[in-house]
Amino acid sequence: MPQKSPLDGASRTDVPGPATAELPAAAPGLRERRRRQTRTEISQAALRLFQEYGVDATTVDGIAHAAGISQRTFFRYFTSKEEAALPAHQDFDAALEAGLLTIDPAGNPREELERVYQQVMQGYADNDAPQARSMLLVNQLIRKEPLLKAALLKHNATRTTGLVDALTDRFGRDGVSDLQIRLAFETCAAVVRVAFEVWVTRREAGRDDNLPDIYASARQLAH
Amino acid sequence: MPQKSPLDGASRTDVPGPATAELPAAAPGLRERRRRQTRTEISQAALRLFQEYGVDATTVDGIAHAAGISQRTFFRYFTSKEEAALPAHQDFDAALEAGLLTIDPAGNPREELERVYQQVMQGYADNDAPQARSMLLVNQLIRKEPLLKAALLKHNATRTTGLVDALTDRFGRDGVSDLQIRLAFETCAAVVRVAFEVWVTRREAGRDDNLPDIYASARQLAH
DNA sequence: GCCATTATGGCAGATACTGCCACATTGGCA
DNA sequence: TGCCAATGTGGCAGTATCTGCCATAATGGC
Repeated sequence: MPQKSPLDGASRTDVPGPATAELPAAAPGLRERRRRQTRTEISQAALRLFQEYGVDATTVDGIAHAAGISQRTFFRYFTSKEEAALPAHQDFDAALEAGLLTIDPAGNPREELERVYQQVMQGYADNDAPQARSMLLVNQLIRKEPLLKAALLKHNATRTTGLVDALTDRFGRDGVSDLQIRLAFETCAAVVRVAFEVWVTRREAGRDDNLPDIYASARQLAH
Repeated sequence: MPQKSPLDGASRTDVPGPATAELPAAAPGLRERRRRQTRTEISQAALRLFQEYGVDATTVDGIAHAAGISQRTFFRYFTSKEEAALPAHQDFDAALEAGLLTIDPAGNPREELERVYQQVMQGYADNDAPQARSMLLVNQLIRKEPLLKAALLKHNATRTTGLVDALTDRFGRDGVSDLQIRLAFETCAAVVRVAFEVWVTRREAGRDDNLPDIYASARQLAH
């Protein structure tokens, strides 16, 4: 409940100069850079171990040791071992939130959301780019590991609540109900989820389909 | 992987007489009745404690004690404390599976699925019937408890895999792709999820809207 | 170079969950 | 009716997750 809305944009518009530098987005800073580096090191260790031994057989102690930190420190970076495997999705979410800021409140919610998603998907068009490779790798893992899938769903559910509230404010006008917003969001998210699954399946089958195209056709099929 | 498909119906068509009686669905039997009773007693205890103290503050030991069993026995009935709160959804799932058996393989997947869901929803039309009351109560709890929401999503995700496979077999013909099935299922499920949420919200606000109507309008909005 | 802030690690403790074994209960069958 | 195999139950030990607390070390501003 006490979380701030993820779409108010304050974290990006505030603090033009260094100022108090409470938020890392504006001024990276040395400390923050180290922190991010540690975070990615943990994630890489986690992904490697998950791939090699499976999620069940991998312990937090093992991940922490592989990343060169203590267990206690691990839990200061991630709330669970599953979370450590989802940095690609956090990047995706960040891009999504940035895109949602460009939404036209006078437009049709469903169409606007689909436009934003399509735009974010473009960032994964090149299957050989690091962004796409990371995302593909994690999703392959998720496909085989119910625990990771559950963690992702939980992650999404948590975020969805805030996003729906923010969107409701943004679209706050007559003729657009809460039901409509929620519905648009959930159905869009469902199509995206399926697009990701199909992308992974086809890539594993050796095809070089790209994500934006799959999403586009899925979106069309859904109508 | 080694789970049997939930839609092959063998558990219902097999064993006309008592025979070996491996499955409880056909012949309830005394032992099975006791088992079910214990199961519902555990669930009721769990729901009561969750309501009163919250999910976090409720321990498995507490639930087990309230239900008059040991912790060890609890874990023979449910895999986690959150699972114990979802008997209403398991009933819903059972009704859904029964409905899916009536699907016309020659029909349109999306339309067939929506028909089945609509039919299952009818079982919750009377807000005062015990079925609807239980479902409403649990969903109120889920609304406030992220842990329960996560557990439900996990539960659904687990089931979805099997159902999609079964439906793919059933619709196995040219012109119906795996993508189409998966998409139909996910989008239908999304609409259902929203319908439940809206139902709970409106009932809590004092309105006496009923579930099938909400679902029908949500379905219409989604198109 | 000093000091407030912050990151880290170690430890204890609560809880979740599982495997194993002993015992009790049950239901079928001679 | 009484025996036997199958099944349910409880206790116990052990592992893993996750958190609070405190001492210590590193950092960055002044």
